[in-house]
Amino acid sequence: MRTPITMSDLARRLGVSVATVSNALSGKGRVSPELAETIRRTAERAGYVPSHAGRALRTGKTGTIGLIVPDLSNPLFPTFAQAIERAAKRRGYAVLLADSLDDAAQQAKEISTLLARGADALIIIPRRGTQIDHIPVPLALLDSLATAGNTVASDHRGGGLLIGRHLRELGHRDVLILAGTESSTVAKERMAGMREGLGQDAKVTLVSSPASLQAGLEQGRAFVPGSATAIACAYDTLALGVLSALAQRGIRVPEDVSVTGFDDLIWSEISHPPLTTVRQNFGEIAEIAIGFVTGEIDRGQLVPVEMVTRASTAAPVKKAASTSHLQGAV
Amino acid sequence: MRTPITMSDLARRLGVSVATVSNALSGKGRVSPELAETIRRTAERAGYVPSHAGRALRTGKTGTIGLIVPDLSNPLFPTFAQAIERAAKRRGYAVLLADSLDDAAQQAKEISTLLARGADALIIIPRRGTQIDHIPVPLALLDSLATAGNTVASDHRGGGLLIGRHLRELGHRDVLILAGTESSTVAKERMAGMREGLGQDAKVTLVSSPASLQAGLEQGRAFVPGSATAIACAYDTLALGVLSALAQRGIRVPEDVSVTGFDDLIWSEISHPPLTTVRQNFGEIAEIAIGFVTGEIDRGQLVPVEMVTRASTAAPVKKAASTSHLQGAV
DNA sequence: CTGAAAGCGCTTACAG
DNA sequence: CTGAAAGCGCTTACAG
Repeated sequence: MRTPITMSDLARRLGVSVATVSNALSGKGRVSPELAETIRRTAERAGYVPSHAGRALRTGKTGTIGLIVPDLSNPLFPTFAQAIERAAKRRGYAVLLADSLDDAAQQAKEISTLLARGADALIIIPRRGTQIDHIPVPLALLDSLATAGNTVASDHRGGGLLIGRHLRELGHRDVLILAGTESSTVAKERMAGMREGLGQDAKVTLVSSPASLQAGLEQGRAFVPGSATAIACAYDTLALGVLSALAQRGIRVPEDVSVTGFDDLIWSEISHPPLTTVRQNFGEIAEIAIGFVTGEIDRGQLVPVEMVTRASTAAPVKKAASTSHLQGAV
Repeated sequence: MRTPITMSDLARRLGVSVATVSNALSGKGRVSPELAETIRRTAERAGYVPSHAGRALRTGKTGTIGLIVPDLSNPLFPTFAQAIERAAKRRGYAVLLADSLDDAAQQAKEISTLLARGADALIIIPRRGTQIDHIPVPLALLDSLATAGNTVASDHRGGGLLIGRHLRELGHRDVLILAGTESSTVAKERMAGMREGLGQDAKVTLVSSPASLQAGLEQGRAFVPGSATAIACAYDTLALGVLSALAQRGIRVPEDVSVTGFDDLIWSEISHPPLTTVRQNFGEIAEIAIGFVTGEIDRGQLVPVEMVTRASTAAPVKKAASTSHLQGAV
């Protein structure tokens, strides 16, 4: 097992040419069924494994797809990575993983590394609307709402719409939207959907921040009770931070204020209270992305999302009069 | 940019041989400094990128490390993957990612796929103490306490010891240990450390279960108040589930019962209350693993862990007499 | 110091 | 139906 067995080993052993071995194994060339069968059996018994390097050098294809994620420590991206890996594997592709560490320069570097390594296609979850072009292989952009037909993303706007309508139907007319990063098109779409769903007559306050747990905690600490009947967050991470901070302050959810998230992380099911949020269909996104870069599908598309209603939202409690605006201020 | 530029393109353009180009670019052969410089400049200007396939075929090395994780959707493993990817990148290696989906057969399949793709080394986070052998490349086993010198893991026993002592010092003598999966050596080590730290005189009840959030919820629902003064969990996922269930039942932590975890997930900092747990040094583990498979280090080792004390643990409240054993039973 | 040649393992026209 | 030959892009002894 030290030195892997090669095609010419097989050919020598069988007294045939390597061309015939190759043809038999690939099933392409015209080889007599009996000989082909013999060759296949011998190859199998010998534990023959084709050399990807040899094949790659000859065909120019490596059977490898490069995946660049912005930050593997963000709980959202491993889910993407897993779905991509699965969809790629199903088609015989392996996945070269790269983490851009949320940095544009690093992302550029990863792209050329992956290309140099012969990735047949690239799938990138870009960060901060980076410009990506001059890529000589098929490319799919995930979860970014760029212009071209190479984008595969959840319908973030549609998800925002569901949340907005849900809050509206519950009777919320005064909503604080924690909109996430200003530079993120995903966050913008979610927010725009929420506004639309809430309707023209709703009073909406927008606050931008990073999409982190920490930012959620800070927003939750800064929230002025009574200043809004609902807090709609562009990310579950934000919402979970908010819930945590509100609980510490003794502000009840949903009695004092409703809270919604976006992403449906596993933790959102066990938060206090469990979080009303929006679930993305990662499997579908991955299938489309891989299908697109492998040429099965001719363009990307928007993938529908689904609202998950849990206990963090309820109708606002009617108050006789607005209680002090100063109460609980930080 | 359609067809990548090759060494012979460069050689032709410069009127030298490909051997000289190769030597100049690698810095190995004896090429006159001036010519070498000219060649390097030309290569750079032309945007020359060496073909990994060609190099791999010739040298038998791909510069690729295969990483097999048990389940990317388990919040622990992306952290590993990120650390490995970073450590690999620093040494010029790329990472081929494979997810074994927690399945032994799938794990075996991933191993041969990765090998067929020419991975120079394998790093595996094995699941359920799988037997792994006959691997013809350097191999490091992560976070598993196997026999050989190729294992890199946190000192899970030492971490358990820290937790056990901590609880003991607080005065806990009656502890429920949620020990995780029975087949997991990691869980066993953690549990053994806890027992040792708690001391001979402590009354310890052991319960096995999957290491999931869901299992934690179930255990939290089944907990009989007063049956123990502390619940020591072998995983944060378990502990977070327990905290959630206890909160739903109105059982206060740490007043009614202390709870500890293990892993220090980001969520453990914002749980209610924040969780006392043990933090692994993923960066160090990754460095050692990569260093080992690349031959810089001659054997794996145990990596120290660190206890993080938060609000989920406190001294048990002395009671006049044991309150009803039936109270709160499920 | 520089170059010609061989060869890594494969696939693909092309002959026979 | 089968085989000889070329060539993918590189590196490495070996000559000169």
